[in-house]
Amino acid sequence: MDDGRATTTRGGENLLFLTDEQLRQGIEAMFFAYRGFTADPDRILSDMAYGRAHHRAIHFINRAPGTTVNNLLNILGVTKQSLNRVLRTLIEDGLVESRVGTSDKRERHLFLTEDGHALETRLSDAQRARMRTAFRDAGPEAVAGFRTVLEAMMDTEMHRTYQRLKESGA
Amino acid sequence: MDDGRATTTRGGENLLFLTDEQLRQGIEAMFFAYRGFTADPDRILSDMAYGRAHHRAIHFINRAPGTTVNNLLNILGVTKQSLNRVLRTLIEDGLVESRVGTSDKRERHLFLTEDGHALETRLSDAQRARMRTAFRDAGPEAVAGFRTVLEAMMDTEMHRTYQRLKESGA
DNA sequence: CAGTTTAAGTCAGCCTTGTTGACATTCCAA
DNA sequence: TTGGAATGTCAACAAGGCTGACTTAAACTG
Repeated sequence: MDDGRATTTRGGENLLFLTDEQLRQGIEAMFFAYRGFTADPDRILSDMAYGRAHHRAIHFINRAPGTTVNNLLNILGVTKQSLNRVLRTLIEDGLVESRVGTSDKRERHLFLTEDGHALETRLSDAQRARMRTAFRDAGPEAVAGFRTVLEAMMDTEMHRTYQRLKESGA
Repeated sequence: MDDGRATTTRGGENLLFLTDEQLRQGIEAMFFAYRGFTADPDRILSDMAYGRAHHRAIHFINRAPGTTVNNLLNILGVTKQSLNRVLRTLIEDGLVESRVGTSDKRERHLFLTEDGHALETRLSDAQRARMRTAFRDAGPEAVAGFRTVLEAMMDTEMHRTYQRLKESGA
């Protein structure tokens, strides 16, 4: 019953990892890690007239080619006015192509152009490189735990979206 | 040697968790989880004239009372001008107190007032509640993995800052 | 078929939060 | 004691969120 550590519940389950101090460390870890997570693409984008919003749009258009504007809106969780500003510059600059829907002509389907793919690759190579190093240093079990906690942290709506994307790419 | 799964290295170490698809899922998990991570405090703050930047300042002033503006700057990773705007409103509104340094009068030492503490508690209760649920659902081993990966994802400079805070609060 | 709803886009204006540049004050070392 | 470095403040600007009002075109529905 007693595992030799300081605190156990009646059921023998150790809840030391749920102290306020542990939770605060988790919160701060998220804060600092997210900075690292976005640092590399941010650096690349700061040279151009683009920002993180453009990166997100490019990422998910690449992930789900032919997605509609409305669908992208839901994934990104911003207003259409906000997305539209970003999308307009990407289309003007020839990184994204917008095709009128065939079955429903109100819809626009979004695709990366060749240039768009080139930038996507550049950005995601940088971001994946960091993620790969972190994953390798941490090992497969830590990675599994990482993903378990992140999924539990999402809003249910976001979690559904995440799962849908995951299944589409697996 | 062959464990029945698709890919192993010569050393028998399975690197399936490092495929581009796995990395991309990790990237998307970070994106969606961070939204959940900030959602609750954001909701509370949207009713006031404050934003996420105020939350961050309040969090770290609470964490390291008496910290100087310069120190806070390094933790938050923004320019002093940007932080100053946030700090000024917090001071005007009586949530933060700024005391001129005794040994070095150029420095300002920052403290939360009673009202500041009240807001800090409200914000961090909300954020911790989500983190606690996520941690409990995932279990202690997943939490350990979560933190291992996040630490590996930080820039070395950020990692040092994170460790310093962690030790000061343990 | 008329009227309503839906998808997308636009314009205007606001807010938060980042940025740079210029500047005042204070400290310290040559 | 004076010049440079450090600290903090003020002003102005840009990115990227937001709301609200509106248009156009297409699809749906009674």
